[in-house]
Amino acid sequence: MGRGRIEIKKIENNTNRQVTYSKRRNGIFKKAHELTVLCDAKVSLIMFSNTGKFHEYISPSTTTKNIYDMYQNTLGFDLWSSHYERMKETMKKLKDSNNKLRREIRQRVLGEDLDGLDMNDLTILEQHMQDSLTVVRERKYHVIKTQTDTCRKRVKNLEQRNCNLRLDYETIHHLEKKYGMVENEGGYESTIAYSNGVSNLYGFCENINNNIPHGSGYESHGLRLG
Amino acid sequence: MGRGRIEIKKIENNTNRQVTYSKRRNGIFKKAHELTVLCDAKVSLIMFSNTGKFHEYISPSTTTKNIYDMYQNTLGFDLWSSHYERMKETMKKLKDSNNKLRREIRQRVLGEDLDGLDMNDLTILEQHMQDSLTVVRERKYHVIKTQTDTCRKRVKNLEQRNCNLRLDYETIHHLEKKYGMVENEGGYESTIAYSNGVSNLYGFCENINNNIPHGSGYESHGLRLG
DNA sequence: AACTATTTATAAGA
DNA sequence: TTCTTATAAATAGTT
Repeated sequence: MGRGRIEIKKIENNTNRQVTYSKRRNGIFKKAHELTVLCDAKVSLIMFSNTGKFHEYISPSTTTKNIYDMYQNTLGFDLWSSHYERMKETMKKLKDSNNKLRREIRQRVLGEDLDGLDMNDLTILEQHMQDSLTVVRERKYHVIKTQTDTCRKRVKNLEQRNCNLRLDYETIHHLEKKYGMVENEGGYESTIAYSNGVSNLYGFCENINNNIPHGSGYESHGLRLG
Repeated sequence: MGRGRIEIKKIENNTNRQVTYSKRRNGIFKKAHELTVLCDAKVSLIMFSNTGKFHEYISPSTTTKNIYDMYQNTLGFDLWSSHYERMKETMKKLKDSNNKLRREIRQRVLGEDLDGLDMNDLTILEQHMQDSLTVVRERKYHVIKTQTDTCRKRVKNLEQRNCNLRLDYETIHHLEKKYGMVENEGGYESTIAYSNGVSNLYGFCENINNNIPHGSGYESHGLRLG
C-alpha cells in the first residue's frame, strides 16, 4: 500500500526506518482504537522502537494494569508471583542468615546472649575464642616483627654509612697532623661540624653489633613492646 | 476499506461484530508483526473481545513480562514494582549487612582476614577479644556456681531428711530394747531394710557441715572443676 | 509534514 | 467460518 510494494524485512536506512515506524505506529494505534470501538473490545498495545522510545494504546474502558491482570488470569499462572515468591524466599533466608550471624557476633564478639548455652557449649566457645585470640596475637607479633626488622635494617645501614664517613674524617685528620697545617677551607662552621661529627661517629660505631638485639621470636618482641 | 465506508461506532449486530473482530484482529496482528520486522521494534498487543476471548501478539525478540518490565521502568511509576523495587533494595541491604557480618566473624571469631589491620587495629581487636573471653569465662563460672549451689542444697536436704529418719529409727530401737521384745510386724524384708538403713544413716550424718565446701568465688570453682 | 500512486485491508455478499 | 471482490484506507516514495 504505497508507491511500491516493500519486502517485510528490517529497513536498514535509519531515517527511513524511523519514518516508517512513526507512520505505521499511528496506523496501528488507529486500528486498535477502531477495534475497541467497533467490537467493544479491550486492547493493550505497548511498543518500544529500536531506539527505546515508548508508546502505548489502551482501550478507554480499561487500564493497562487491568489488562495485565486479566492476562495473568487467562494464562492461569502468574509471571510475577513465581519471581516474587522466589524473592521472598531468598529474603527470608538472608534474614535468617543475618540473625544467625548477629547472634554469633553477640555471643562471640560481645560476649552477650549466652543464656541458652550449657557448660559444654560455654567450654567449646571459650576454647574457640582463646584460639582466635591466639591467632590475633600471633598476627600482632608478626606485624611488630616486620616493623622492627625493617627498622633494624635501616639503623644498620645508617651505622655503616656513618662509620665509613668517620674513617674518611680520620684519614683527613691524620693527613693534617702529618703536614702540620690546617687548610681550613670551610671556615668556622666547617670546623664545628667536623668536631661534632667525629664524636658522634665514634658513638655510633661503638654500638655496632653490641646494642641492637637480634632476637627473632615473637615472644621476645612481645615482651619488649607489649 | 470495503464495499462501503463504515462509521466507527459499536457494531450492534452480534454476528457482524464478531466477524469484524476476527478480521480486524488478524489485520492488526499482521501490522504489529510487520512493524516488529520492518522497524526492529518490540510490540506487546493484548486483546480481549467483548465476549472475553483472549488473543495476544508479542514480538519474537522479547516476552510479555519483559515488555511490562520496560513499561514500568519507562513510566517510572509502578503498578507492581514499587513494592518489588523496595524488596530489591531491602535485599541489597541485607546482602551488604550479611557480608559485613561475615567479615567481622572471619576477623573476630576465626582470626582470619587480618591483612588490612595495622598495629593499632590489632591491639584494639585483641583487647575486645580478651574482654569477650572474660565475659564468657565469667558466664561459665556463673553456670558452675549455680550448678554446685543447687547440688549442695539437694545434698543438704537429703542429709537432713536422712538424719531425721535415723533419729526415728533410734527411738524405735531404744523402745524395743527397753521392752525386751520385737514386734516385727514388717517381717523378714523389713528387718533387712532396718539394719542396713541405720548404718547408712550414720554415715550420712557424719558428713554434715564437714565435707561439703562452701566457697563462693568463681576462682575456687574454676580450680576444682576446670 | 504533505502529496499521491499504489498496495493493502476489509465490508458486504456468497 | 472462509472466499470473493469492490472499495476504503494505509502507506512508500517523493516533494
